[in-house]
Amino acid sequence: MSASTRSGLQLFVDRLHRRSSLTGEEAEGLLALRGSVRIEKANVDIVSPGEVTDHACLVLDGLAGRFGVVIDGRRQITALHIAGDMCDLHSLVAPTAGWALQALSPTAILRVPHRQLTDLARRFPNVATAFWRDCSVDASILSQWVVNVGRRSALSSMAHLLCEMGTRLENSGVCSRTAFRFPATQYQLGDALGLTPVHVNRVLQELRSRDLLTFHACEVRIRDWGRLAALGDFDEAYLYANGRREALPARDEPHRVPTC
Amino acid sequence: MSASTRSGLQLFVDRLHRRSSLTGEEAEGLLALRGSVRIEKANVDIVSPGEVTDHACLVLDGLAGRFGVVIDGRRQITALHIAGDMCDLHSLVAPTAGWALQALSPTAILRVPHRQLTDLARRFPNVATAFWRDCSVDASILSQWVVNVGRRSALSSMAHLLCEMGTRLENSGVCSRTAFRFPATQYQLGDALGLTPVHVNRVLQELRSRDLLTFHACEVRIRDWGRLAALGDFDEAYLYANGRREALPARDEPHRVPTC
DNA sequence: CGACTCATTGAGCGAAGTCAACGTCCGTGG
DNA sequence: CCACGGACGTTGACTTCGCTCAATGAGTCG
Repeated sequence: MSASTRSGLQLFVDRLHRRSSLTGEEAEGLLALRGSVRIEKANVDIVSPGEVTDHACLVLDGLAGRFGVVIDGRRQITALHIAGDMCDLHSLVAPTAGWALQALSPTAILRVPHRQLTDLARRFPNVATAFWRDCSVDASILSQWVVNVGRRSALSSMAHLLCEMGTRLENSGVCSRTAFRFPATQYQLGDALGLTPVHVNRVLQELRSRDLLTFHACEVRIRDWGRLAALGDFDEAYLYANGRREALPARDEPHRVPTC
Repeated sequence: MSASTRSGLQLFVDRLHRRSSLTGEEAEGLLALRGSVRIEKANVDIVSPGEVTDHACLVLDGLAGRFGVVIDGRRQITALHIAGDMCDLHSLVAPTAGWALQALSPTAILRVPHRQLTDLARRFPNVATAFWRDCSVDASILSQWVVNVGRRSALSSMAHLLCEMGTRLENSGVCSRTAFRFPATQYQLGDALGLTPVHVNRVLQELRSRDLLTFHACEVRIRDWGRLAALGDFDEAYLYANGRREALPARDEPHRVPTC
């Protein structure tokens, strides 16, 4: 097993562990997952819309995105995935992709056969719940994405996006939220926010001129986190599923009766 | 048990059954769910952001929506739920709500204690998978919502929304996709699409003047489905999770080896 | 060096927002 | 029975944010 596979799986386990308690045995089972690694080029489908997959894609290094397409050729990114994210964990229960998965820059992807994941989920129901919860967090991020695109100004939604990515990267432990590598072009940022690349450029200039951040050669440096977060109306709560919780509580566990 | 509870649960089971095979015993278990029914007023929180719930909300009749809020008070609807939808099934694994749940018009809600659902999910792993898959479909709808809000013109996204709601209502078997009740105000439609109510009004007029539909007193009548779907770039595939599938395939089931 | 991709800048335009007024429907209460 | 109030729908005038089109830098790779 390559070093990058090991560290990628470790990031994935950490990600799950942040939200769900896992036993040592369960964590070991996850770390023992095997698949093939591929370096994916930017802007080429890793998974195409309508494709039925028999594996899930774990990002080892780089940046991947899910793309929705509109008939006239315009694209909308609906999710960005960083190292340690299993992009399409939901493909375990819904293997037909409804969108395209692409790398935004050269990205290492580990393809994990569904078979291994379902085996694990069957052996450890707790892991199945952790998977489901992980999908819930992705859905929660997606919800915020709708708000971002629908109701915030270009300036505010760019601020929000950068705060989100910084926070997610810091949480996964690979860098600081105020200084991170974000290998996306202005064109791709436009696809994420529903803006044209030209306007993305102007928005970034405005953020720079307000001394909020620098963004050059894919390196983001946030100079004033507080003001940027305020501008983006950023509240990181949605990135968590209220901490560690036993998944499906044991039947004999105390459990409050609903008040209604 | 009231008649509306019975028919609401039946709709929910049908919804699950459309995507996941359920045995008779499993379906019976679902139909035996019990909770309290409440008629919720429009525009009042049923679930508030940050609230930790111990029950899930099944829509029996009416229309409910999930609302994200921006600091300046503007709102964005991220999901609409019709009769038979368990709005917050994901609260089973992530009980802290990140958004508000509200009725758009007076709506009957059945509050089902998590306890009953988790018991069922533990007893029948197949049901747990059906739940997870149901959440995946919701996420898929959410993805399209991002595309709709981010990349389509107001006219096109309104067309898309109406096609989606028509199709979902028809699928649940309560009416035709070209003639259905849709109890939302123009203000709420604006919240769903990221538009102002004034512009919603103009968009609806444009759709009417093109002879595509009528929309009066909450009754939608689509006069030319083909042209409306084309205008909205609507492809219903995303509303399904590729039909009926065994959830976590049995360990000894044939399963293709990944090609990579 | 040339080809290519990405970032930047400018000028003009248009879709959607803002503000404000008025119409319509409906329930309520004098 | 009608007057009143409130919520929702409609319309017009004006503004603005972000798009379009087009050209020019800047950086990189073969």
